Amino acid sequence: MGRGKIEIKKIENPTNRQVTYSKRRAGIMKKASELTVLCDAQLSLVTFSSTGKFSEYCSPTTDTKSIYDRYQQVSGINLWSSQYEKMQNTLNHLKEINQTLRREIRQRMGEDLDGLEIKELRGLEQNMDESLKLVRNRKYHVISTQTDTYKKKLKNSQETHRNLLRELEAEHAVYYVDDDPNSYDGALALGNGPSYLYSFRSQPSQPNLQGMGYGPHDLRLA
Amino acid sequence: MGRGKIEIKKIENPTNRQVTYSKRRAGIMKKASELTVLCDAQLSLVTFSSTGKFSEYCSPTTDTKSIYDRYQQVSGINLWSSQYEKMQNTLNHLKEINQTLRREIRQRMGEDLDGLEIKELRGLEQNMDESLKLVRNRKYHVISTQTDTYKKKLKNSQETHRNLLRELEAEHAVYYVDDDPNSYDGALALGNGPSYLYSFRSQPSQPNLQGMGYGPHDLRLA
DNA sequence: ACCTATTAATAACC
DNA sequence: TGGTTATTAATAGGT
Repeated sequence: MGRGKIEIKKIENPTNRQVTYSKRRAGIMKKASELTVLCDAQLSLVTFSSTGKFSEYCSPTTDTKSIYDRYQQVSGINLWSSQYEKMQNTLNHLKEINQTLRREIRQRMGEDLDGLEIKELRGLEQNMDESLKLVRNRKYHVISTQTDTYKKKLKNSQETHRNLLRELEAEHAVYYVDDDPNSYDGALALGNGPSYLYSFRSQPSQPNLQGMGYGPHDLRLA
Repeated sequence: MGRGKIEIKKIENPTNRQVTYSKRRAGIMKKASELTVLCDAQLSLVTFSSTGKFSEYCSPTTDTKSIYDRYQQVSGINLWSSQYEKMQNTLNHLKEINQTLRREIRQRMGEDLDGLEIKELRGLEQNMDESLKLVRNRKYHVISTQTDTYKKKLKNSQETHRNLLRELEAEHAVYYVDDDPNSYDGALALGNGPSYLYSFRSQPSQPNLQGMGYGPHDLRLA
């Protein structure tokens, strides 16, 4: 259709090719639009010219993304399979690691030991034994550090108090004394003696481990 | 173009609509194909009829996926953003969980304890203490079970041996005796006494924990 | 699915 | 690009 018949093969003249591309592209878009209206169809048309210029048509009732979601479902072709599969693999890998980590924790809590050989059990036991020592040491360290801090605070407070009293006494010559440590903040009561270390061991032997973060987790995904 | 002009609006007669859809769809596909050839363009055309029938055209040099990859780059529209983001979130969630699990394991190995309060440390210590007992008990149980099995095996072997000797003696009246237990399989040597339980405790105090599976893991992703 | 009168698209040109 | 027009291509309606 035109001033002459043309052969359907690549137009070598670039200008001509560009002109034809524009006109025919418009033609297709129009046809596409007519098809959606006449026949209530949905379609998506994406074009790239030889120079890389991009244009698209999409039926009014949807968008390109929806068409392609549908395309995937119907055709079975996964348009982003490579990305998707990569992610899926990563996900599965992570899940596996998760399982492994969770199992190790359970075993470190004395559960799920049925599958272990003696060698493994012995390794676990010794590791836990040594680890427990580390945790104990850390606990003692924290306690003594904290106690030292409290002692210093107490000393400071007493010092401050004494100074205040002295000032008061000097300024007003009033005979008022309060040197009872119990009148200070409750936290300072810890500084009463060296036996504080053992006071922690007299706790109930089954503390609320859940709340403390050392019980079974529910971190797995739905 | 046809026996009469038609208005561009939905064809209400379903049969007619279907016929027109088929014909015009073929027309568009042809036009699309011509465009790709004449102008060296790349295009993807996906159509769904009102009845849901799906068809596609794609320029020969590529495939629909490539067109859409390009479409995304050029248009900036992420066609699968919703799915992708959902997966990305799941992935990040899993990574976080793994971090948490890994941290718990490290703490159960006596590392990474600096961030813990006394309360938490005490909880961890007590939990580990109890867990260690569970692991020990399990170990003893496995050892004694295994030893019982060995003992039974030994007993059985000796019985079998005796029977064989007796038969041999009876049949050939030969005076040949071998009752030294050391001539049996080395594994049976475990059945020699009740002190076997402690033989395991005299192992080197730093076993190859890595190889046993209770050392620091490198399970994190790249 | 085929036919064909008629309309629509468009090649060549400006 | 946008417009004009001779010519070809698409197709509506009928079979």
